[in-house]
Amino acid sequence: MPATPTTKTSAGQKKPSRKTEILQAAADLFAQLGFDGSSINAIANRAGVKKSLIQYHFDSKDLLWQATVTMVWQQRNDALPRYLDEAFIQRITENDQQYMVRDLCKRLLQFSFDQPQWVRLMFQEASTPGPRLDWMVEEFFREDFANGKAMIELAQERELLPRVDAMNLLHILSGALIYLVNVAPITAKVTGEDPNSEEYMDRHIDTLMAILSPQLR
Amino acid sequence: MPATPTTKTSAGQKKPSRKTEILQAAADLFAQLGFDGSSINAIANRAGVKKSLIQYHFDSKDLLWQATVTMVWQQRNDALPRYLDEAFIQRITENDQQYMVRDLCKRLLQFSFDQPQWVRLMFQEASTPGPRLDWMVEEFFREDFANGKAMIELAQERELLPRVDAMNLLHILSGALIYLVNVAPITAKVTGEDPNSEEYMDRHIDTLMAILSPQLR
DNA sequence: CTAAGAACTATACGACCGTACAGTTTGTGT
DNA sequence: ACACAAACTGTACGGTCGTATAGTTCTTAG
Repeated sequence: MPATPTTKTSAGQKKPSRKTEILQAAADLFAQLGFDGSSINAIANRAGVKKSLIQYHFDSKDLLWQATVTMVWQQRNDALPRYLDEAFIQRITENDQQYMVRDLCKRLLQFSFDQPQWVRLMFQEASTPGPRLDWMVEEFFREDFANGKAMIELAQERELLPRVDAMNLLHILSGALIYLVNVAPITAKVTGEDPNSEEYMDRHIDTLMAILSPQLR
Repeated sequence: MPATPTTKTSAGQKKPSRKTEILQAAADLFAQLGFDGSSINAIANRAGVKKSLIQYHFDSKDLLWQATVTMVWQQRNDALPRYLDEAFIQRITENDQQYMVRDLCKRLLQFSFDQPQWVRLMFQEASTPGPRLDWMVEEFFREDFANGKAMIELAQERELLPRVDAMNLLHILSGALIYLVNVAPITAKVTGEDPNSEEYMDRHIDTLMAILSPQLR
């Protein structure tokens, strides 16, 4: 099997293979409408493909969903370090701790808004117990929780975050950031503002920092 | 039409009417599996009722969903003051601001866990743009946002919360509390702990307070 | 007791769901 | 040019979805 699922026409990898196009369409729909709300036919239409082809590539809807989640999580894991590494470069040159944490939080928030598929896809299933959640937990969440906790503890050792229970703090920060993405459609409708704007995000982070910051001095 | 949808056998309101039993079953399923994941048949089975009866009482699945959401939101609006009033009584007798805010947060968290249906039902649709979300926004969220913001601002006037943007703070606090309920199934699986336990909630609140508190002194 | 309306049920229908499977096209190595 | 496999399509099937509608049982007022 080819490692790069793209048509290798000419030199550069030009357009993605039909298989990845299906996965992308599936990610869009699963993230927006959930597993039950997304029919194979709808996914096929969005990908410009017959639904038989989806079955050919992925055998069943469950396996398509697993492949989709795997891809989105992989994209997320690929992208996340880029966001954090940039913050880490800042961290070396500038030495203002206050600014560092703010930058980190903003990058995480920016990341959440840049990868809404990940946030939505996860939360579509996260709050619904069942075999799909079980699969995600064993496949991704368990490791991710450990990584997140380790990151918090590292920040705590460097006096960047208050020394409270790392897991609870992880949930509070995750909640404060991800919740914003999750209710963004509502906020947009109610307030008329677009939460996915540079200005709104800056204000949100400023507020979060105003809460976090006194602890650090 | 009767105001109290219960069979008025004898004096006290004994068992609920079939209509409310259907609504309760619908709330359970909609909250757990979402709109698309819950079939009328499944709801009927859970309520011990034929699906024709659901159609008789509610005409269509959409109207059943609206009636369900209305009921759950009403239950929530009925219950919420009880939680907050108790905190308000505490607020008068004891005068330690630190404790007051902690108590308030804990009551809100306890409330979220006591009424998981509300949290889940809202978030099943909250992140999915569409006619159902539009309906909820106009029917409930717009007013609720205003109330929440007013509550934050009141607390700010009393120096109970830091004076930052009220709407952002509302989102951060809501996120920190509701997120915990939303990912509780995951947390339970990953850590082996039950987030819906007195001990876990206390730790979570302690962490939140440790972040919020320095601001108040 | 009885008529009338409310509450509840049985049955059917078209649409769409996910899946199975045979058939066709396209690409590739020789 | 040929063979063969991979990629892709057409079609059909059983099942469940939400809904429509006629029929039955229960409640209750007169």
